[in-house]
Amino acid sequence: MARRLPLSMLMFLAHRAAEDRVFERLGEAGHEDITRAQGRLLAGMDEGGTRLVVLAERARVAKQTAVALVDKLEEAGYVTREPDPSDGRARLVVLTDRGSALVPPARAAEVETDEEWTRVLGARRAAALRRALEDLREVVDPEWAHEAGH
Amino acid sequence: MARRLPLSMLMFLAHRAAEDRVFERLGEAGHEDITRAQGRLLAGMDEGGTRLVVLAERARVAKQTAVALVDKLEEAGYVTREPDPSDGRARLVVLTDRGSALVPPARAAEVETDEEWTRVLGARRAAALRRALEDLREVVDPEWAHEAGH
DNA sequence: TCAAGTAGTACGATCCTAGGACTATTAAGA
DNA sequence: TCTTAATAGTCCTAGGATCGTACTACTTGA
Repeated sequence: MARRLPLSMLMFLAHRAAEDRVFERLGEAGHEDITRAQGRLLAGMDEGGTRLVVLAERARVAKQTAVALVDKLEEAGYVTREPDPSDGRARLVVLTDRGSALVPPARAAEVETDEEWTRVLGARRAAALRRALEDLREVVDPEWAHEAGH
Repeated sequence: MARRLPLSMLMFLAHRAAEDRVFERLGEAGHEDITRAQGRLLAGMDEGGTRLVVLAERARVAKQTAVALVDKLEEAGYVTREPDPSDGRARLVVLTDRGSALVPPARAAEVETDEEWTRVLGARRAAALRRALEDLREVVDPEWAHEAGH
């Protein structure tokens, strides 16, 4: 008989599986070179470009880590760094065409996972799951209020 | 207005927060030296010792990674490797006394998180959340059936 | 007995991560 | 205005994490 795993461990398993699917679809689309850490950083990008510090915050890594990851992504041709017209200190990390090509397979994987989970739980419980997780966000990600939700 | 984050991202945030608390409590208990990766490996340990391959599976890392992590943990005095009486090839990774001292603070953090989340959701929705996550485990962690639930 | 599979290890390459220190720019206050 | 504090980004450095490939020792099953 299985021991009760903590909720957070169950969430880890689910998150990991969802992420696996994203990278599987990216691989099938010919983007084998993207790593997990790079992907997590990219997941925080807005249309029109995002500052490095913001990417770092969203991915929960230090600035220096974000620098290293953006360096790799830039080398690989997925993003470029452009000046931020509104602030001379800042630069915007922007998706290139090659980078934009990542979005459809990633989104497709997300949709797949969403559908799979809804199939398992049914629409009603899936909706309740989302509400619960969004409510938990209040205690789990207290800074989110400022964000326009990336 | 915030964009709808994928369920898996919400789970990532919650899991990350729960893990943060575990390492915070471990730090307060004088175990600043344990890293995330080491902690995740330890989380997969059974009473009485666990084989390396099993730890690797549970933490979702390659065998070689698990070797490296156990090496560090052994150096730091948290675990030892002992021969497995039932199989001459295998060795059991076992918690030392120092290693066993990690369990109470880690469990305490888990309980804290559980209580916090139950406070936010209420008992009924928290129970529903658990049931949903356990049901998802079927598709998200298909191998779990064999396991006696670590 | 012997072939196939399994547990663990070693080597090596690459990536990830962050502390500390620095420059350039902006913002806020006297 | 001038000055000070805060912020965005970068570099250097060092340690940890991750896994491909290849290997030995042991077990299992035909």
